[in-house]
Amino acid sequence: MSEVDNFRQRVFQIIAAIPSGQVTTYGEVARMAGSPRAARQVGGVLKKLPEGSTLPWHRVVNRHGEISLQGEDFKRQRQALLAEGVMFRAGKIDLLTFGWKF
DNA sequence: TTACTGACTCGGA
DNA sequence: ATCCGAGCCAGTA
Repeated sequence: MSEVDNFRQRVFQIIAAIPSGQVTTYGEVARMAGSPRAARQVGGVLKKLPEGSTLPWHRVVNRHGEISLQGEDFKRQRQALLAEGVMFRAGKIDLLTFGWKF
């Protein structure tokens, strides 16, 4: 398979371009990657990220503006977002920072 | 090769 | 707003 058709490579590239302090959804990343129904696979890709990756995976949340991770991973993602100034209200991301697009 | 998985989403109730 | 069932599809085994 060629580089441009590699879904994982596209996902990396798209997420790497999300500005600090802003977030997007799995579905939006999937759409931008050219596979609108592959939202689950975006999560699947992120789950397999190498330890030392600098990819801002924490800037990707579900369509409700909530963190989909559980337990310690949930805490780490929330902490990373708070550190960037992302605002939460009742466990959901404030509409101001939700909905980033190119 | 086939079978199963699931950091999701949509539509309906 | 919440809950649930069904569909999706790139990885993985």
